Amino acid sequence: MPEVSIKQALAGQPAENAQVTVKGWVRTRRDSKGGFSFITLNDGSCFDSIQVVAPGELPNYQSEVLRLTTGASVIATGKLVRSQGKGQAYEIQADQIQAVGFVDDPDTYPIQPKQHTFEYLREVAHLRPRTNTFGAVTRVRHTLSMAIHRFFHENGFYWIHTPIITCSDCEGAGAMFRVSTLDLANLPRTPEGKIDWSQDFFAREASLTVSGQLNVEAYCLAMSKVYTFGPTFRAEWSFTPRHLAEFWMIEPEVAFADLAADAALAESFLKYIFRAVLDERQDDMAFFAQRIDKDCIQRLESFVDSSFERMDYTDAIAALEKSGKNFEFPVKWGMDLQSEHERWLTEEYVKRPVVVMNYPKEIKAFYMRLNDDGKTVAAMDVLAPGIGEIIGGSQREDRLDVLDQRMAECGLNPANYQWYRDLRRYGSVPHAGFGLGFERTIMYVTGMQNVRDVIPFPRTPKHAEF
RNA sequence: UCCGCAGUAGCUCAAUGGUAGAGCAGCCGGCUGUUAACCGGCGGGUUGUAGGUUCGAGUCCUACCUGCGGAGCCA
Repeated sequence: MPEVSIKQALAGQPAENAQVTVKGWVRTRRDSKGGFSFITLNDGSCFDSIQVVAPGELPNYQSEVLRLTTGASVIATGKLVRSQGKGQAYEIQADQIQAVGFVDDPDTYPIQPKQHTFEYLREVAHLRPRTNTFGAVTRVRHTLSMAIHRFFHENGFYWIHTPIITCSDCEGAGAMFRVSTLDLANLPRTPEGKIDWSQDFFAREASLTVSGQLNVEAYCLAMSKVYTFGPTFRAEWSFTPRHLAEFWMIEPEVAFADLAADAALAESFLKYIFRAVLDERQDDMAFFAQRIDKDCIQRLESFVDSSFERMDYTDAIAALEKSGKNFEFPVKWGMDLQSEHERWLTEEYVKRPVVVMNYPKEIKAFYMRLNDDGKTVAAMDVLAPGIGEIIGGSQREDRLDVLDQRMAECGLNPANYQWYRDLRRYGSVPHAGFGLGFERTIMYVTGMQNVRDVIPFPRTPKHAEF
């Protein structure tokens, strides 16, 4: 007898009137005094649950079926039939219900068939995937992941597994988590009284990565088109709906590419993965549109149908100055664009995604290629309506002398970047790439308002309970 | 780290300084196919913690804890 997912059963597979077995968790049980019960089962395979009709003649009807509560696990076998009721096309007329796991103390089972606050559900992060919202987020997250890998694979990119543990403070970006096996209660000291890292596991200070970019550049300058997609760690002391201490980042890098090619890649990439969600997760997106953010589907559709505007930073500043808007942060050439400025540019000025390019070098990282004007670097931000910055990228500085000069300006010691400098000594080429925060992308797609609700087990300051 | 808002039943929320309540969930009963069903009943509380003001504090004051939002920082 075929064992099917609830997704298959709801689609009438393998066939109407076929004998099938489904396995899942009870969402609700409704009893009819016609002497039978309706059990709604969900197994995560799709948004919808299937209705199992349990007749009172089942041998374990009184002893087990009537004791099933929300959250119990069940294996149900029976005939897949067209439903007499209105809520679903197919249901299962059960001739066998196996109660696999009951809920211990149903009175306090944390997930009830009702609306819970997201704040509460974070406290039961191990059970929240049993809710509609987190099931839908989980499937969308998976679909985006697969689409990302598929896009790069189909376009000749190699997935590079850059290291999680690093010894280089790559961009000087953000506070880092130390990786050490030293005995904290008895730290080895140098004669000067400083901690003697030479006795640590890696014989030097080591940390969790804040970006795979520098490592992936090395593979770019051999494999031509590469990307990383993995976890990243920032020990920043920040409490906001957009920050995590552990998050996932996508960073492609392309050899023989300039900033314009980088922007073109970002555009086709974003459109591809959003198209995939629209095509493959219609059930979940309909839920998000209904319950979370009514505009989320339309936002994606208009995104994939728009051509991105390209705009120089200098022109963006000029437009902002002429906007007549009274911004909280006054606009001036040389400043970094604040969130309010980004939103105005993309939502009101051009009304579609916009790539802002060539920022002042003072507000950007040392590895970005210095433009001929000597004042700006070949950096870009992709701004999208409804969110602001979604991608940041740049053409990298491929000239060793200019790189050294920029590192000096940024107060970095070239001795710490020997292998990175080597890439400019041995067959250097123009290359470019960008970074995309995966969780923020999921927020944009689903309309979810808090980054802690789009990753299974969020890590934030003082929080790593699960 | 700074600023603001909040904390009452398992969950979502009420309660003018004057007897702590409702809905949902749970349990019991009713209802001939229900759709987060419906109807009736029952149990459920150290009002975040510690002090203070007051005849009297869930309510006012102080400190702390926790959560959320904003700023900074960023993805």
